[in-house]
Amino acid sequence: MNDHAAGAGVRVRFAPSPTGYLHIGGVRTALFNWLLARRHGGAFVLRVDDTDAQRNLDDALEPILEGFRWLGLDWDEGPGVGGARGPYFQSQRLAIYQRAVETLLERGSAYRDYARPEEIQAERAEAEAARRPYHASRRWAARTAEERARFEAEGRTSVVRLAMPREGSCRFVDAVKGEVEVEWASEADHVVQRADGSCLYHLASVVDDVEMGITHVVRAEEHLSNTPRQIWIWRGLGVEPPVLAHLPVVAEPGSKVKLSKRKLDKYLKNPQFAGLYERGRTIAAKLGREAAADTFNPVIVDFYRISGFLPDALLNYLMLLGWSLDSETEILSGEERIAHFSLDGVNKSPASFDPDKLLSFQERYMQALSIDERFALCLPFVEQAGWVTTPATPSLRAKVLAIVAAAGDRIKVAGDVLDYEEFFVPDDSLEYDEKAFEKRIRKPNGATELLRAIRDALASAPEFTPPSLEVSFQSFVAARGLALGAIVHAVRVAVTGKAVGFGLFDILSILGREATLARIDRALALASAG
RNA sequence: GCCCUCGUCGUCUAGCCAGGUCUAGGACACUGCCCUUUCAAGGCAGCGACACGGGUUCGAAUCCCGUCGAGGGUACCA
Repeated sequence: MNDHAAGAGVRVRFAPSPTGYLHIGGVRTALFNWLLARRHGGAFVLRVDDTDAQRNLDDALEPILEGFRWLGLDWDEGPGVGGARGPYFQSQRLAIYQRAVETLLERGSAYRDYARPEEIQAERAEAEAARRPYHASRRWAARTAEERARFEAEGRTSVVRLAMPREGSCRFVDAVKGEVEVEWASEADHVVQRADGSCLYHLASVVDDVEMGITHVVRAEEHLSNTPRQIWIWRGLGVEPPVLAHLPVVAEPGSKVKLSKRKLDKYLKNPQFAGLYERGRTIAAKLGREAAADTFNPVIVDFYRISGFLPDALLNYLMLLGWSLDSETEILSGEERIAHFSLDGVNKSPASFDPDKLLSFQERYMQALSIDERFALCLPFVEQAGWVTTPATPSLRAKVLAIVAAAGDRIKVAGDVLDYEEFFVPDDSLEYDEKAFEKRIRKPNGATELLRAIRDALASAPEFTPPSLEVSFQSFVAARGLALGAIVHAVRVAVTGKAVGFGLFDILSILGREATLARIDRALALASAG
């Protein structure tokens, strides 16, 4: 399948339904579509699948569009931007579907079925009992006006069903799966229009694709089995189907089952997934966001935006979930992703979502940023957490910058900057990690005496810069025949309350002499208090 | 049940179409060591896979058949 030859006429689409959240698997599908459009200079169409009559369409759609904007997946036609093939809301296209239904009926590709639900149910049960596939008996099919009148006189209403062939087979070439062949006889006469006149997904989707001139339908594999009936609709409408590409699903961690936002509890049993989830929850909590469990989790794109992930990292990771360029390329810039993408490279089997691997992409992208860039990403988090004024004053900005610089690789997602709350709390309300305090200050013999001694040394230390502090510490330990480790840990716990963190000299330099001394004093007081 | 699809390290994958260069390569994770003021990061090393069974062939991860396993579909859902 050489889609490179398809040229500039490529038109692809993604049809989100306004549910209020953007699913990670959906993003992967959208990404592949977008990439294909950009690769060929074609158009990426966003079409809103709102046939279910949403009450607050805006509320349900906006988070999804926001997700697309954040990721940089811009659409050429669709909500907000319009386009020549609109409207782009299915709820506004009902008349178009109606015309298509009539065409199908006229051509004999579909028929009116006056069967009552209980009659269908009985037939289906009978077929199942006999272990036969069921596909509508057409006993209540009406092709002529007389038949319709007769059924209607009985008080029956009708739906429109596809008049599927009962012989031969449907063959098509899928750009990912290759040749697929399905016996027509295994296809049921699917309903395309309900008794109330509303149309079903298969019909609406095909009609929209036809009307919007879609050239490549790139969608999840769950639609592969639905393809024959859609091909029947395409042909019934007098057009040949576009290029079809069915992407393997994005699966649960360590499994092949499609990732679903409803199975959070199950995913949390996966340690890696739980770790990612906790990281995000911690950040969201500090930002004061009431993160409801069903909308704030790693299956939903908002999770990453709110936690401070880099869109490029997410995109890069997602692109490699089911696609690869060669045996070793992992990092691809935005331009490279567009330049290299091809349906040829798409895998056939499901790919499970790996939180750790995603995190590793995030780390690599974060490491590639300059300190200033990281600072720009982190500052809004500190502001939103209310730790500094908004906007931050120059001195507070300098402090955040110093923290970001000192933290280095430890800040993996921008929200991780919120791990360093100790730099923003008053000296007298710093909280101590009990275990660390016990281990480093209370328990070791002579620890408090040493701490007192270094406190005095620091009181008269020349200046509070990392290099100078290092000199002070080195001479302090050298004079006592100790290793640096003998004092560093106690001081760290005393001034930050924690056992871990970045370099001690950076910590002290950011805190400054006054806070350092105050905190050591407080720790000493606490230690002697028992 | 029936239909469709898929099956290489725990995970993402390269290799398969055009069989030998594959004692199967890379990445994440994991383990160990080094570095080191803790934690990260980094460096080095290690662990680890062709689902199974037949066949074709001098030779099969690669081609053919079967089995098993997995996923999806089977709605007046999308």
